[in-house]
Amino acid sequence: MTSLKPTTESDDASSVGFTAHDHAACVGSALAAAEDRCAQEGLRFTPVRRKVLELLLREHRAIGAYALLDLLREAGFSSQPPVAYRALDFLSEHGFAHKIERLNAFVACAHPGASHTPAFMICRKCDAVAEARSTPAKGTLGAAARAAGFQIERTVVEAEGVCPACAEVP
Amino acid sequence: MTSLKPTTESDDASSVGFTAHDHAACVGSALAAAEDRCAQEGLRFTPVRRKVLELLLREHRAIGAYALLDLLREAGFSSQPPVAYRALDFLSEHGFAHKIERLNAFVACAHPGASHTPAFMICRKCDAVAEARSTPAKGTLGAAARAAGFQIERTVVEAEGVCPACAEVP
DNA sequence: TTCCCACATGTGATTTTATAACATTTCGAG
DNA sequence: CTCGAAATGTTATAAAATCACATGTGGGAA
Repeated sequence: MTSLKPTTESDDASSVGFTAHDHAACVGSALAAAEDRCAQEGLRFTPVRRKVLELLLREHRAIGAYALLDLLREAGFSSQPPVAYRALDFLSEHGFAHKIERLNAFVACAHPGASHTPAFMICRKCDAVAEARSTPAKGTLGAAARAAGFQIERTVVEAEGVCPACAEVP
Repeated sequence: MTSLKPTTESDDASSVGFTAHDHAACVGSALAAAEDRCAQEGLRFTPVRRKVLELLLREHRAIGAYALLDLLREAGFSSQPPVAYRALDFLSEHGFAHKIERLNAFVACAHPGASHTPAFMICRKCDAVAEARSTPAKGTLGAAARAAGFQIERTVVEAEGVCPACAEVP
């Protein structure tokens, strides 16, 4: 069974990254932005891809591929695993979504369009995920890589812990 | 420690794992160190746990739980998944091994005993894995976490790229 | 010593995550 | 319109991880 914790959309406790916001507008503008960028770059923003991104944006948390499939089914789409994985591949490849390796789950990108190296903060209590930018090449890791002659192509940076909202309610 | 393999690189670059070294000695001393620490801390370094750590050390790269099971079987141990996962849980929990989230695989810890926050460099060509120390709380991520009121408990830092040996042979 | 109990292991089944393989459809360039 | 590449539909299976419960084991308390 996939865990879809209820999304109470009234959590106004705010802090950077975990801030409450006008979620409907956020979803709409992100979709519009994605559509624009796909048009500009000649990418095909097909119905499945759009729906998957929309679902990720709506959830606003890490969601597993199979939970996503359930949502796709509800929305009338085909719901075989490859459908979700292909859409997620497309979205990840073009920076509209990211995989959270620690959770084997996916989130919509919080900085669409920006070329960035994402870092994530994952709340182990509510599964909320905040995306920050990271600069791995500038820190200890970058120094180690240069020392070792290792060429970094991609980084996974994920912090697991407790978000401010959950810290208040033990 | 005398080096069996001639190398132009220093063997003691402990933050760098792509260097050649005396592997038999490395395995032996790591096992001895683990045994010592378990004795000191009242941990039970059972045959399965010891064997799993030995196999990880021998492999000296990321290895999946099921590949490990095959090796366990060859060594005469029971080879049902929980056997491997329980041993890996124990080893991870006490810092003798780490999980590479990006690969769903495991490596022996390169800095046994040291309390540390590991960062990994993963060669996408040869699967070699080097472990470096990281200081995520001090970089961009730490700053973002503090700004957000997020309490970091654990971090995953993994860089994927090309190791020096593979870079030379395209 | 014996009993107990927490911890560790053995084992079969199942769940969760991801991909392979191949047929069919769709879209847009020419 | 036609062709070919890209996308999707579908079945099956691989790969990773956990559950559930029985059994063994080892060290401390009575």
